[in-house]
Amino acid sequence: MPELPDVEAFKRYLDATALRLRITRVDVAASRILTGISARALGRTLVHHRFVSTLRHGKHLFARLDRGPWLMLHFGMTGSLSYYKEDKEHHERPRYIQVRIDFDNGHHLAYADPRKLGRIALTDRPSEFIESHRLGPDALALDSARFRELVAASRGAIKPWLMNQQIIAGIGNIYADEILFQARIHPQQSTDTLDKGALTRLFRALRSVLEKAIAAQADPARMPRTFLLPRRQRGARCPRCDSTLKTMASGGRTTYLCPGCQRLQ
DNA sequence: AGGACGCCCTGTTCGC
DNA sequence: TGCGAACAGGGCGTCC
Repeated sequence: MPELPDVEAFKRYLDATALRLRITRVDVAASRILTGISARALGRTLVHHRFVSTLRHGKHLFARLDRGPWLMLHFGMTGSLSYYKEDKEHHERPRYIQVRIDFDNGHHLAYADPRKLGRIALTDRPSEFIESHRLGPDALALDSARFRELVAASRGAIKPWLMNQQIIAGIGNIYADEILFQARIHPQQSTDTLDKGALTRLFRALRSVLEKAIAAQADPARMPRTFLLPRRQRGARCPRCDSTLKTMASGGRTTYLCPGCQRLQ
């Protein structure tokens, strides 16, 4: 699930559950999730310490320890967090736990990821990680002027541009489609052909879509009825004009769009 | 530079 | 109903 709104939901979840708890143990089931650190070294770094704050940049979540480096969490396509307590009555242990952090209150923070495409690492500072991975500014930290500059510096189709994490961090396949739908722009429209009106619609849609998705806790069922997102299925219709939605492939991923509302200019 | 593709993984859905 | 193929909200490396 994890694009910017989903990761923001994970951040708030972690903030509300796992801050300030003393870590007693770290268990790693899939070491391939760990990047640049062994399971043992991760344990040594975390155990006896506490998370004190978090920071999100695009799709990356950083958790600060009371001492030492930050933990970086990236969720791939199927990663998620869940805070739970082992209970004899209701053993609600999540499935596909790859990394489990135990706290001294008996609860656990599980990083679950069935496909194991997510990554966990340590970094001295989020800014260092962001620079070394050449990530662009967080999508919600971007102002209109900077947005226009970035568009002007590029060529090619708008959808892959929106999804390029090195230009803007946080937008993936689903939200790129949603933003373009709300802005009424065709995904293959070239960035250098967007007129002033289109750029204004695009920037506003970028902000409003992400903000509304965060308000909905990234849950499709809670999103506005005008959203395309919950309709990503064959034969679904446009919430605005009732046309049958169209799909097309782009870079190995599926694009949903409304052929009536999103015309190539 | 932009874009397509294969690959990393595995659970779910689709189509014959 | 059954089974293999295709697909799934990410990112990286390679190639043209």
